[in-house]
Order: sequence, then C-alpha cells, then structure tokens
Amino acid sequence: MPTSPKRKVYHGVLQEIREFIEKNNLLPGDKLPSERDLADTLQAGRSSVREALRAMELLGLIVTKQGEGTFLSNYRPYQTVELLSSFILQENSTKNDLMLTKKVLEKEAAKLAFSRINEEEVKDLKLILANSEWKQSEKHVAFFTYVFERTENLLLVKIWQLMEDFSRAMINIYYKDSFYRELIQLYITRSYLSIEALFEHYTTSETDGRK
Amino acid sequence: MPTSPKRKVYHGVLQEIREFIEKNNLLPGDKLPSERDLADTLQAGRSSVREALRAMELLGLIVTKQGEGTFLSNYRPYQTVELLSSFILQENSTKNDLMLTKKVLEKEAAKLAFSRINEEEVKDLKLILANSEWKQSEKHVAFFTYVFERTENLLLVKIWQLMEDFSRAMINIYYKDSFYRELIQLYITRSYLSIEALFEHYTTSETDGRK
DNA sequence: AGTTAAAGGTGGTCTGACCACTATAGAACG
DNA sequence: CGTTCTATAGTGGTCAGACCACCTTTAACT
Repeated sequence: MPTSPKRKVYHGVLQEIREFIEKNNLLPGDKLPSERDLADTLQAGRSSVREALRAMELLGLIVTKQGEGTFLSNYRPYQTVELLSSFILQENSTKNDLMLTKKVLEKEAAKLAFSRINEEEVKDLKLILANSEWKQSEKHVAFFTYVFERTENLLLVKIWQLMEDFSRAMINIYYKDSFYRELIQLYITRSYLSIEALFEHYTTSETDGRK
Repeated sequence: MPTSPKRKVYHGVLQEIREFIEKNNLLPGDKLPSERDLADTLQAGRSSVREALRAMELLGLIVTKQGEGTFLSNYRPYQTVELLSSFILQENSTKNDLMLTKKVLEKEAAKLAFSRINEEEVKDLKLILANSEWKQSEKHVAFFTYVFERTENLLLVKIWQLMEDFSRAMINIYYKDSFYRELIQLYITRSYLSIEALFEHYTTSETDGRK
C-alpha cells in the first residue's frame, strides 16, 4: 500500500502563512489576513486555519487582538521556553534535581551580576536583607530576583523564576542568613573568584555529588 | 472598567491537560482522554480543545494517531525547531542569552559529572571526538549529551536539551577542538578546580559559532 | 475455532451560527 | 466647518453538529 504523506491541513496552512510572510516581506507588527480570508484563500476550513494560528500564537510567533486582527510578532524563544519548561518541570523533577539546578543557576547569576552591579545596587541588596517584614524565603526570592535582573539575561530569569515557583510548591529553599551577607561582601570587595567557593561552602550537602 | 483577564479557552484547556497529566501520573506513551471526552469534561467546545492539542502537538509534547487517540510523547522538540527556524528573526540579544545560558549549563554539568565519571566512560568521550563521521556540531551534542547523562540530573538534561535545540535552530555552537580534549584530560588528572577556568578561557569575549 | 463483516470509537475537517470587541464611515450636532 | 455620536461591518473567540477516514472491538457467520 502506498503510504501517502497525508499532511494535516493545519500543517499546510502553517506553510502557506510562512510563504505569505516571506513573499510580502512582512515585518513584526504587520497585519496578517483575517482568519476568514485565509480560510477562503487556502481553501480550508476556518477551524483548521485557527489551529495553525493558535499554535503559532502559543509559540509567540504572532499576537492576536480581538476585533482588530492577527499581527506578526517579534519572536523571542522565551515564551516557548516557558511553556515547555512548565511541562518539563512537572513531569520529571525530583526535589533533589530541582534544588541542585536552582542552586547552579543562582550561583552563575551571582557571578554574572558581579561585573554589572554597582555600589548603589549593593545597597539595595542590603535593604532587602534588612527588611524584617519578610520571611526568610521571601528574602531569598527578592534577593535573587534582584541579582538575576542584573545579569541582563532574560532567558536565565525566566528559567529561574519557573523553578522558583515550582520549588516553592514543594518546599521553601533558602540559604543561611550569613550567606547573603557574605555574598554582598564579595561584591563590595570585588572578589569574583570567591563566589564559587561561597556557594560550595554553603551548599555542600547530600544533593551535591562532588566529593 | 474592570479589565478581567479573560484568558482564552484553549489556554485553560492547556492548563487542565497539564494538571490531568500530573494528577494521573501519566508517562510518555500513555493515552490522553479523547477530544470529545475532554471537551465534555472541561465544558469547552471540541474545537477549543483541538486548538490546545494542536499547539501541544506542534511542540512535540503529544502525538496523535487517527483512529486511535492522543498520546503523551517523550519530548523531542525537533519539529518545533524546524518550524521556528523558518520564522525566527535572528536577534542578537536572543542569541547571546541562549549561548550564555547554554554555556553555563554545560560548565556546571561538566563539573557535576566530574565525580561520577570513570575511566571507561572517559574512553567513550574520546571515541565520540574521534568519530570522523560526525560534524563538529554533532560531536558537541554527543559529547555533552554523554556528560549530562553522567550528572544523573534529569531536569538539567531536559533544560539543556531545550537550549540546545533552540540554539541549533539559530546557529551551531561548539567549542574549539582542543577544548574537548582538555576537558577529558582534566577528568583523567582529576583536576576539578580547573574546569571552571577551562570554560572561562574558551568562552571569553565572542563566542565562536562557526560552521 | 477461525474468518469475516459490522459497529463503535477516535482523530480530521468543514460549515454555520453566535458572541464580544474594534475601527470606521456617515449622520447628527454645535 | 469641525466635532461627536452612532450604526455597521469586520475581526477574533467559541460552540454545536455534521461528515469523513481510520482503527479497534465485537458479533455473526462459516
């Protein structure tokens, strides 16, 4: 029996839209034809067109505004990463994996922020720690949220936030109080190389396989 | 005027499916409820359910077989990558975020694998490098896939794979040939502390993503 | 018991019908 | 003339129902 490919309609629609964008040289912000137009032009049902568009929207390739239309968007993988990560996180993470991965990200963020953080911002970090209104776990989140923002790496921020959200559902993870103070101290004394050691010192536990 | 969030139905369906998977502890290969069942259970139209499923399919999270059903898949985002690569506008900021995040993960994996890797496995790494059938970029993937498996941290593996797939859609990233050799050497000589320096040395300034 | 045909379940697709929202043309007003 | 308001048309959002193609299961037949 000849196994014809038999691609689904929405795949074809996807391809057509792609070609349309290329042919008309559409740029982010430009408007796509309406769903009804596309369905008519491509000789497909509107529902099939929508399946393709919805998938594109979920990936962040387009944005839709009710009553206005569908617009090409400036693609960034962050949205996709966020979506996929949410599945990855729920499906296979053990507590240990999660804690260790989170630690790794926090450590690297601390190092990346090193060269980008100034005295004024170090003061902000101190203020976070001094805020007695917050619980320890809240301080941890606020502290590292600030640090991660300094890395100027939106992708890193997104991944960490997801893991933070997820881990909070299972357990509150934070370091000893002195840890944060010492990290600030390293920022002040410009001791980049000690950051790695600081993390190792405060987190060597059963989760870390290294000997 | 109260601006209600007004999330679209297919977003809700997506979340419900995610929760269903978690609650029932579904594993790759397991069957999801039929589209009609889902529509009925979630009180949504079948077309809305399909929009969510189609998006998941495009992401490679599920596979659908006509006449049989919808099944949870072992996440392999190749299809996504292929699709996205034709839409992606290569933004430098995005690329930099990706490359840096990937590097961080690879470095930490290399360190985590340190204590878990034995002589036999070091030999395997050498074999990967020696395989002349592969392109450099393929060697990179094979090499680090092996390293990541040694970390015994499934979450780390998944996140790295995600980064790897995305970066591959934009640009092939790998290190100089000598980098891999030197890393192996560090495994042999048990020089844990030099791993960090090795990565810093080979990845300072611009990243080399040559073909 | 083995084979075959019918029935039911599932995804794939289309159509038509509403709804909610937005932009716009044209009427009404000052 | 210009402004404001309003009816209308266009757009995405959603649903229900109807087929089709395909697969599995069941039942009937030999």
